[in-house]
Amino acid sequence: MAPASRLDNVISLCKRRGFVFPSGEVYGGTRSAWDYGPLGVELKENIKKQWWRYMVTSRDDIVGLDSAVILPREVWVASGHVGVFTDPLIECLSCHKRFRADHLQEALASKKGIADPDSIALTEIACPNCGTRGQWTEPREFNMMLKTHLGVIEDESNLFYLRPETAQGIFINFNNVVNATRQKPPFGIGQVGKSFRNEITPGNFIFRTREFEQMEMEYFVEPGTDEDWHQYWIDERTRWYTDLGIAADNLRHFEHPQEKLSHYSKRTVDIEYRFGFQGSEWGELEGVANRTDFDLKTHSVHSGQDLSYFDQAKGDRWTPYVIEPAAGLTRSLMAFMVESYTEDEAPNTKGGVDKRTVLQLDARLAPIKAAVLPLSRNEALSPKARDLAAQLRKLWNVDFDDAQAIGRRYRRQDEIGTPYCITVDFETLEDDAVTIRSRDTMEQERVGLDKVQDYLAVRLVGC
RNA sequence: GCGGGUGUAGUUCAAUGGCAGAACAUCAGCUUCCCAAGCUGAUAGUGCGAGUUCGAUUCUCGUCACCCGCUCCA
Repeated sequence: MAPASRLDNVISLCKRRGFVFPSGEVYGGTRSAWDYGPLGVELKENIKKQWWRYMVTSRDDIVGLDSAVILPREVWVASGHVGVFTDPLIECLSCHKRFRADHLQEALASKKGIADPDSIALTEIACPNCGTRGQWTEPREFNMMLKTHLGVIEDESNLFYLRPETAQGIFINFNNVVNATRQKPPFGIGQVGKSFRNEITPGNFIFRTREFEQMEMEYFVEPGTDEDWHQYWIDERTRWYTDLGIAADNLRHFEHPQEKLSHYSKRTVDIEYRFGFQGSEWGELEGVANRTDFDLKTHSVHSGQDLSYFDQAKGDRWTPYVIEPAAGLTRSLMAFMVESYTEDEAPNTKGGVDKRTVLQLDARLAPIKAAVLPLSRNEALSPKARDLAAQLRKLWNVDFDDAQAIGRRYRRQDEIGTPYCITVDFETLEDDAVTIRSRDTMEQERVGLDKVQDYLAVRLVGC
């Protein structure tokens, strides 16, 4: 058996310590859906918070939004998702390759000089891959978008889609935000929320799932300045990851080839992380796309509402170009887990060495900021430690643990990335001071009980 | 969706057509316990459903899930 990879260890840790659970596990699981446990939800919220701070509240040119998951169906017609995401696909019974039926019909029709491609029967078509003729499955509609019905009666008229991206909610609110906030291009609108796609191949743990969470920002700029702004956001977004602890070596940029660009994009650059998947070890964290004026223009046409901008200075009306950094929240959670997972050797009291698993998460991301650990479960120590934990808990997520040996409790906290452990010991009863130990440096400091909050406050800035 | 592989305790692994074990973890207790210490005890499992069989965790089929490879795709 191959040794467990780093990724396997992370996945195991996620389950064991309550970061991520398979969804619906008691019923056998739901394909490609995952639940975030007590620690996972904290980590996820912290990532969101850091994104929101970096992208929205720390800037005067970006505002936030939270639009509905279910939008008018016309939104997806206008955006192109209904057309692009719905394809009749057939599969060769011999080699199992899959093709667009309409593409093969058109190809054969033009070759034979037949005007109507629809008149070509599938039995006439040979597989472009293996040459087998006429052996196809029935054409099947593949739709990337999840459907639902609003109202209690299911019929075509109340068919709605769950959004496959959060971006469209931003575009259709362009006028609302401009009017409400008096923002002028260049400016942006950020949004964090769930999106849904019927991915054909979900997998790689939480990397590709059908329900996922995105952090997207649409930055509206004057045409002609779009290329510079595009580069600006590629750099900014890369900096966000490295600032939160992702090694630059584990990030790379992937330039989408022209012929593979999405229907709305002029140029797209992915920020990829070295997840260490078997097969291809890199995976996309975030795409930074130049969406041009495609979205605002198409919604203008379809809705009849003018979504352009009147430039007072120039006395001119134009439709802004859009630069979109679209990040996968759950993907970045996985990246932060993989990146921060370390194992090292630590001497133990028996004179040997133990494996020490440490999640070296940035303190801003750590689910638990500090743990209060009475040296032993004791009538004098435990209440004192509980009081301290209660006091600190008003400011941060703080754990309290008095079960079993103190060394084991340190290790438990290391494994979930808690930056500070505070030990209440028997001397505390004499000197009203505690020992604070840092996860990263392993240094210990004696701090007065009344100074603990200040001690942590300067070290947990931004948490 | 196709092909291959895998499903045993929270985790990592054993074993078996006839009472399913271990380690670690978890919980309780003892120990003035500062880096997974020691001792005592406890909880906990054959993914699910059929079939064959006196008896199935083991064999067969189906199903679900995960992994790998295709395919597909923000």
